[in-house]
Amino acid sequence: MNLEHLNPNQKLAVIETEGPVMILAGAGSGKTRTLVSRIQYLLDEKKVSPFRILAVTFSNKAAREMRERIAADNDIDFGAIQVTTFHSFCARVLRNEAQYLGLSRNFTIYDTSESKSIVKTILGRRGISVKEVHPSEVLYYIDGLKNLGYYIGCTDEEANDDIDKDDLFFQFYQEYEAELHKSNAVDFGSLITGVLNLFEKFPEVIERYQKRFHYVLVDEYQDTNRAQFRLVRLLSEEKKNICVVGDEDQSIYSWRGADIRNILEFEKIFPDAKLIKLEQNYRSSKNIIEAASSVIARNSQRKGKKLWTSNDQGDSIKVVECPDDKQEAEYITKEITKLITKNVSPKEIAIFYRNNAQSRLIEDALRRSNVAYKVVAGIKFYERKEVKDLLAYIRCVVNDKDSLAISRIINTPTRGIGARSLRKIEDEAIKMNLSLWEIINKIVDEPEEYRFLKLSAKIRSGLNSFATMIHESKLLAASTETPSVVYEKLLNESGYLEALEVEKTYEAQGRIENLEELYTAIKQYEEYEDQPSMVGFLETITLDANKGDEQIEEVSMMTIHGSKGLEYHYVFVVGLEETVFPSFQSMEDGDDGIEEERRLFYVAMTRAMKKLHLCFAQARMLWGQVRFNSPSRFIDEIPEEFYEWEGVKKSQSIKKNTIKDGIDYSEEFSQDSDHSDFVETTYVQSTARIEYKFPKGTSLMHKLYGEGLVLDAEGFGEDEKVVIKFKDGARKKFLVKFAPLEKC
DNA sequence: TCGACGATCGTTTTT
DNA sequence: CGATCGTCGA
Repeated sequence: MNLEHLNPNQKLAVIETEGPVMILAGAGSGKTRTLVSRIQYLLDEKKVSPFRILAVTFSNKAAREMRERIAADNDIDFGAIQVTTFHSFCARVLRNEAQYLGLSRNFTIYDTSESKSIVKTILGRRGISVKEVHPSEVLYYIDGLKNLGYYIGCTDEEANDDIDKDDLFFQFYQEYEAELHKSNAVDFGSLITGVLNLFEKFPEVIERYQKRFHYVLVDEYQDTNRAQFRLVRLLSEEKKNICVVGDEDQSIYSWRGADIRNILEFEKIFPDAKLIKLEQNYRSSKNIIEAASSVIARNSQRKGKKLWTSNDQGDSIKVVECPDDKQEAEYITKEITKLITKNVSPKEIAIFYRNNAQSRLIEDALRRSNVAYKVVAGIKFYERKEVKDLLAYIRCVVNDKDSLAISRIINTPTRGIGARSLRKIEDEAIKMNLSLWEIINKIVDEPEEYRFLKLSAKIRSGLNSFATMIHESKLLAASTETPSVVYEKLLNESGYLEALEVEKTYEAQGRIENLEELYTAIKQYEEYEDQPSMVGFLETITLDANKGDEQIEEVSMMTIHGSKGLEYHYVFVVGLEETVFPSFQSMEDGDDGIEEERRLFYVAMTRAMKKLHLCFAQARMLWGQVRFNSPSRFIDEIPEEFYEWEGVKKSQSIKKNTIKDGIDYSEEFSQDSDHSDFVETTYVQSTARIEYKFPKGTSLMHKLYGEGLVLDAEGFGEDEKVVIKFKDGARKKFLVKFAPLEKC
């Protein structure tokens, strides 16, 4: 096998296959290439069977990329190699060994919102209002326990030491686990702890897995939590061939339980571990690498790497000062348009922001200028109400113990079974120690036995048709029918589609389209998967909700967290202001919080290959108010020789919008900026009355929706928007510029 | 039981 | 500002 394309350290990282190895791979240091070569080396030179290799990563993106690269570089059959995420790997193990933990293999995986519902139920049952105890607080606590690797009956000392079992929250945790178990369900955290439980309590199980996997490889090691650490340590205990790859400077998930100790103490736990550093960067210009290195050097929690590159010096970084958030969006749009006219492919351009909400304004600006873009992992398709509803139907069919799913859709569309009746039925289920599904069937089968519940005839017939439909779908699913066939049946016979069609509103139409898209997604899954199943489909979407097409010529927009592992020629980072980035919350966390934000900034910078733009706004609309924040401290941390400053001047047309309620903010503008010389302080109080094309109260005609009344008007010129109430009661907001409107 | 409306929240990042 | 929650009235 030819290793000539690798540098000396990369080569070392490939051929040191035996014993514990930790590879510290800096940003852009050819990590994936090295890992793929290492696997290839194991197969070709060491004659290891693909069946014996396990490679786990943190994110689906990383797993997918590695799989693709391995497949591209080799002609051997790689089907047997397990390259997956921790969560997918654990889901697979749990399904295979479900009976050990009293689960059945068709268990449901609950996402965060479903976990939250369970917490709400538990709190509600105890009569605690969400105002006294926030469900998310409880969830955070529960997640914390699981990140530590705690499970019911866990005897691990470290995990137990950190837990106060007299805490009220610990009781919530226990009830929560009981509820999950009753529903034959697991959440993200217990995918990991479930497998830990399995491995630690059943020696015959862990032995099987230890015997199978001779080589264990962990990517994105800096993102692993304690539970995951224990998991890989157990797996590799027999052969001791564990190789972890990570970069402590890119550790940005501590809030999710990522534990820096996993890196810092690796050599303590594996005393004979070899340490290999990959420090040559192949991705970015010297300017970018040196600037990023000086920023990250300020962190104290590091092992210490010196990233360097032999690439060209490249363009200066550009720091851009904008008067406000709208003009920041305009600036970016203008620059991107320029790039595209210079024949730069939109695929090579990316916009990063600290939090998802920031994408909105930029999207508006890009759309206005007809720049094609995609928001990566933005408002998630699978989180839309109608999609979740249909998925709940599928979950009922797959796992009838999933009471959460049943209660979600038992009255959607309305079957006359309101909250009160549902409560009655649920209480009866608890009393009889039956699942919701079982009690529903009993009521349907022996209605006279349950007369005391005083359910109306309407409700009983509703229950009846619901139960029949789920029963039939179960039968259909059990026969050889494909998931999409079952989905179609559910869609039509539940009355869900019909209810939307009857609505005849714009929103309903959108929902129908989303349900059609869900159908397409199932079809695609069936094509892609060898043995498609409903369970498999559900798992794919809860563990990997990302869908995206790499081929399309579009500018990418994403959070910085989402950008990890990616690279673009041109990168725009927006919102570099105190309280936005670093975030307000992290600033309250003290040094640790700021160090993590700094790592995040480092990740953002090192995505850029050719040119990096760092933008900030003097004024920004936050929480419904115009705020004035100073430029991010991270800008100051870049040595001056690596960047040049650009001030964007206020444009007349947009200026008016930043004057709220007739108040002129110009004074604060100049006070707050260290570089106010770029800003013309020409703000004048606007005395002219705003002329709307369609003022409040106008009755008008919309080409598609018919007659309506203007409830509200806002915006100026190009930006004028109206809120219209239509005759059928529907309310809709339009941009006057585009909407087919006529006065009448 | 359900829709409409008002009030009141609270907002980081993701498997 | 926008989304969610809760209360009200029909």
